[in-house]
Amino acid sequence: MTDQSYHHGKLREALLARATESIEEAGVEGLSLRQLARDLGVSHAAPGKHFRDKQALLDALALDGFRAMNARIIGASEAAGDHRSRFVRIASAYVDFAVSHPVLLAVMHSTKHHPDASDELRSIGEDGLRVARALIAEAMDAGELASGDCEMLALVCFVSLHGAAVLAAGNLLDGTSIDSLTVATTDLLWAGMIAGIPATQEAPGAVHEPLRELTRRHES
Amino acid sequence: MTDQSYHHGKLREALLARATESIEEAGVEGLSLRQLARDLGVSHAAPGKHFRDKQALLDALALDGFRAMNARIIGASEAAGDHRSRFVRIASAYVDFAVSHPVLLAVMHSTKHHPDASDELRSIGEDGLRVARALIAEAMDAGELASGDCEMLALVCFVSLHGAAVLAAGNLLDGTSIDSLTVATTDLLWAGMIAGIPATQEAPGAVHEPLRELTRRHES
DNA sequence: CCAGGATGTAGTCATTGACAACAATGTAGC
DNA sequence: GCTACATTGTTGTCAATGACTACATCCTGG
Repeated sequence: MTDQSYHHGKLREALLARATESIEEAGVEGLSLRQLARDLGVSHAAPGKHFRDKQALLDALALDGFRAMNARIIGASEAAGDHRSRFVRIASAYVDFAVSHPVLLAVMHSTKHHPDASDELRSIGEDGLRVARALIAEAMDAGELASGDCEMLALVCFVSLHGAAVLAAGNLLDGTSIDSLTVATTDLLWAGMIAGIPATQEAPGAVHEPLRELTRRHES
Repeated sequence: MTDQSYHHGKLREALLARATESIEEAGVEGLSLRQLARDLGVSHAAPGKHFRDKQALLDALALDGFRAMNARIIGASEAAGDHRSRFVRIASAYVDFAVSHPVLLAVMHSTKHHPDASDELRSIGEDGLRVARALIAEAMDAGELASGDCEMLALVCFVSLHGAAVLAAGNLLDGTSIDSLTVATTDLLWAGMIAGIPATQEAPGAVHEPLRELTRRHES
């Protein structure tokens, strides 16, 4: 190999790979461009040639993360089986990814929420939602689910599974196995969609207080 | 006022209050102990007397955040109304808090997930779950909901609402109002709990592949 | 063969978190 | 009153970091 030549050759890929390892080991806070460079045996400024700044690297990590996650979700959605089992399988794929790469998942979300995230990032972050919508629409057409606002139902499912994934990633479920939580969640959601939503009475409306107690609390 | 005396007097409270503002303005990354000190007109090392390091300050922020959030959730759970509307109100309280303090919420969770989080932090982070469980058990006893694993159902509801809160905080719901999502989520969950879960068939089991494509992807 | 872009290097700067030594303040016990 | 002492804040310092600039090396195409 000519790996010791002046040019690393695949520095960008190596940086991403090493960064992926690093964040899961030491968290995002522990990620240092200079340390990354040292790990790979290049100068401290070399990463700058591939990523304008640290955020740019995180953006790239997030993008890769979404690609990998979406691939699994889409793969799960295309597996054989009835609607319900495919639904569960999609959920498992999502949760599984979250558990395997908790820190990456956090980076993915915080990056997507960043005000100046790329359009690609914003879009790819919602593929999961699209998959859920397609499956629900299909099951609804087949008469398996009560008719309803397909778009909104998909969003609710996505949101719920997202919550399960995040909490699973955080290892926040003492005593409850992640798999059984996933099953319980999909079961409850599916049961709700079979039954349909009785009355769409308007919400009492969140109070939307200015909520100053958070800062005022420190005065007494 | 003797505010210009040698001792600030309430530096700890002032630091927390200013930090609370700062993170919502500039994110956690933008939080600097030295900048905080400058904002408050104290020396750069003064914060160190109250918080051993930056993480200690974040821990305190998270603790305060949970306290404020739990107070609202508990308040909502104690409001008058039938079980269902109280359920919706609890959800609204949670989501409302998330929308008002998105960055703080992220800090709260990442801090709680930190391996050496205090016991108090871990415990207080699950008060929301306790409230949900109490309400569901009550409604179930009243015969309003189908009987089932009360503990697990509460967890599922908590997880789902958490997901809604997180995504709402991230402003991730283009086109969908947060309030309507909250209503739709609580509706679906409630409908599912009324109907009950038909068959508790075992999950197909997540595949749990070693998932190396995330790093291998960079080789082709 | 050489012109120029891509990639990596060396050097530098301000900022940051953390620490240590010291000073001012308040307080408890005598 | 007065002195020991813990608390709280200050100044000084250090290594590490992200970001920038100028420069070196390599590769490719004309």
